[in-house]
Amino acid sequence: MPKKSSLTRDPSLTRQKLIDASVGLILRQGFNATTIDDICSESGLTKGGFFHHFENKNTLGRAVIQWWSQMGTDLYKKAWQDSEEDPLKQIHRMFDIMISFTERPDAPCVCAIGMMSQELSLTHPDLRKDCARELGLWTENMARMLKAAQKKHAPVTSFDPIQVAWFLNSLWQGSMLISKTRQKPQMIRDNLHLAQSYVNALFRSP
Amino acid sequence: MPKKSSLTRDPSLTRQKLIDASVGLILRQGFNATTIDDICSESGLTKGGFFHHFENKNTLGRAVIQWWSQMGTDLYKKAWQDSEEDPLKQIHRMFDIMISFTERPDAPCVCAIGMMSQELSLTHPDLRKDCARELGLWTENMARMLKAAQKKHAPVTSFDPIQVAWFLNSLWQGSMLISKTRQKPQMIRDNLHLAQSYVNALFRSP
Amino acid sequence: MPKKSSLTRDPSLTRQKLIDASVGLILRQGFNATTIDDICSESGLTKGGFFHHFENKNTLGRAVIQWWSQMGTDLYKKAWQDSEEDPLKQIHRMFDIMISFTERPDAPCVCAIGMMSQELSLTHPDLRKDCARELGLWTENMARMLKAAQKKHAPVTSFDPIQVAWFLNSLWQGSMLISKTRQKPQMIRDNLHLAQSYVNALFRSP
Amino acid sequence: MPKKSSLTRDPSLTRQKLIDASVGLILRQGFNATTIDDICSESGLTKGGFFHHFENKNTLGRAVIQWWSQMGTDLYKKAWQDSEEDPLKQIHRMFDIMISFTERPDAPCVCAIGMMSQELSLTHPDLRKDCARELGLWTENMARMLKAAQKKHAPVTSFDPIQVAWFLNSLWQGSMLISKTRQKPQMIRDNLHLAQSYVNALFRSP
DNA sequence: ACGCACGGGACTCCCCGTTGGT
DNA sequence: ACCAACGGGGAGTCCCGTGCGT
Repeated sequence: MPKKSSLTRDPSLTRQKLIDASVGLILRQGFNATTIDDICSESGLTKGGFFHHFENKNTLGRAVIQWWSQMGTDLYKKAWQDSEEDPLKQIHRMFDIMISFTERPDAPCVCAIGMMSQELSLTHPDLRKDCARELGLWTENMARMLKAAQKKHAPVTSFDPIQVAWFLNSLWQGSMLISKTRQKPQMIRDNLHLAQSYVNALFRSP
Repeated sequence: MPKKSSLTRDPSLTRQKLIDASVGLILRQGFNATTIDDICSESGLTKGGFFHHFENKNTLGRAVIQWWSQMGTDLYKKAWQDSEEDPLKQIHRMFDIMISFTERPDAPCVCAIGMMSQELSLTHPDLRKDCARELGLWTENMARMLKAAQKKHAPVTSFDPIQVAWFLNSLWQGSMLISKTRQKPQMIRDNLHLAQSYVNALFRSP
Repeated sequence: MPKKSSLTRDPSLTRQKLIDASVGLILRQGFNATTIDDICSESGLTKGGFFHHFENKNTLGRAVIQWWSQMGTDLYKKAWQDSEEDPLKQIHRMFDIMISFTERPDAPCVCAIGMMSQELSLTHPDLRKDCARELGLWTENMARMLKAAQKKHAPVTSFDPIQVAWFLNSLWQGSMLISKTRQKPQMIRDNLHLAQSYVNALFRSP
Repeated sequence: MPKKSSLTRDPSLTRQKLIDASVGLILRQGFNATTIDDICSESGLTKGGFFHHFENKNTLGRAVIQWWSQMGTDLYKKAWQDSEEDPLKQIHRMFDIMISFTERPDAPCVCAIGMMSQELSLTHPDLRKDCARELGLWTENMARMLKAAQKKHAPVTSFDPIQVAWFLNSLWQGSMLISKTRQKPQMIRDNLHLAQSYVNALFRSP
């Protein structure tokens, strides 16, 4: 049990407060429009404190990407943690998790990495690479399950699991993007259901 | 016949120069990161000129959305202008056009409306509405063709043309988004081909 | 007669106000310690205005060097403007002018270029070059007079006019430097008188 | 005998490390441009450590002046340590030492006290006084030798040893100052040689 | 229709110094 | 004796927008 000092000074907690505040602001208004002042006043720190924890805004951006990806993976992990389960079922668990994101009240279904990829890919090489890596991770996990499902179910339709994984990832990101303009997340759910049928169709004998 | 002054001052042309410059910059670095100074120096004007044509940056944003959508529609229109053609073929023409966007050298396959939707939807209601309208237009066109194809081909698989159109639009936007992090547009093409198969499958008897 | 608009907007005058304020501040506290806010509040402008006239602080520094050198040359010019005069007499006029600098009340005898050379030579190559050029100008003028005096008076003591000019320039700069620590300019005057004797000795037959 | 802890913690050594780092940085970029962070990272300490040894930046400045002067005196002392020697010879030893400063590779011929006098005299009374004292020390030493030489050689030319000492000190400081803008120290050597001739001339019968 | 000068207000980043702990 | 976390307050730069002038 880590001994916490009575002091309100817990560096890793402070750092996390900064990241949390940043994530919230970035999701809403984007990375560029989010100022360090915003972040500080949101997290009750001062700029002096901010720059103790992060060398610059870019570094914060990388930490945000890192953290968002970690958080996502932790949530998605529930889909495949039962390694005995039918991989096709695991995939559907993934969809269920994604659908659940659309059902949280007071939390719009948006993606920090999607936002930062849009804004920063062509101007911030390091952030672009980080986004690419984390998007690739999602894809790899999905591809792994698809491949396992192929092995188990031997579908007649042949497909490349990686391509299909990118297809699903793109759909997911695009759904969240477009949905931001429409305020109601119903379309995302519709898309995910169509995607489920699509995946089912891959494994259904004609 | 409008009398041209001896000067090369053509207001609507100047306005267009501003929009062109803005589009280029927004595609690359986003709306928020694009400053009016950037736009002016890119288009060889001064801020005085800018503010003559646009009330503020927001107004410019709306003009950019408008213009980008118009330009897109003009390009996509070729897909359905031959109203006699099989609507399924028209849909495939749409895909061909989209694929051609990925093949232009020196012009990354990105969407200004996708960018602005991401950045501005939750903070700029007017721009959000504009984006929603223009994204809706694409969807409507696609849905119209899908419905016509349904009528013509009477597929066994039943589907809602509007839902499928949103599905395709989301995939398209998401593909461009993710592809920005990967620098090679191959993934977009793969996705579009999978989408073509998907649409074909909708109309193929099982 | 240049028509002045009734407006208080005279760009070149504003620019000069900025330079004047900068010079005053730099003389007192140095370039590094002089903030743009200082300059603005001293000259009644805002930072927005400042950056309209100068790209950055460095550019201002260059303008200050330029202006200081010009002002100096204008003052020293009186020493040699009568081209008929004995060059040795011209040199003594130079000394008189320098001595007069030590006698101005409320204006300490200091040199902006000396200050900036000290502070910036090893870190700001462009400013270093500018300082070098302007210091060289003073030296050239002095060397020119020395050479002319050599020609006219044919002294037995041989010397290199350029070396002696640098010697005098160094003495002058060093006098002002050290004198800053002593608050009374008497030492500068003593040094200048010694320098006059030194020059005289160069031309006196042994 | 002070007991050394097993740690390599030697307070007075640490203090010296801070001074050394400060001197190096001040010589290069001046006192104002040298930040405490610079000094800490240069000397491998943290700010906590810095403020343990120095109350504030001003206090450090005083220590730097003190240390620089001490170091200088130690070097110059060799000129006059043989008290039996002809004082004129001692003076020439001084010049030799100064010339040797111009010949060290990788160490530009610059003076920390000259730098700090320029930057701080008019704004930091305590530092100004310290600089004045240390500059006075050099002058006193030089004046002492000049006076002794007067006594010994009884020159026809009468002069005030203190005035001449200030003259030489000013020349020395000014040479280093101007030379910073020219990157090659040749001019300093030329000036010192001229100064040697000047001193010789004082003692030579006409 | 467009340019120039400028205001006012951020924005990123830095800098000196303090406080509590080891 | 030394360090890490943080506060408070700029510094330099930029940015949107205005208003006058042509």
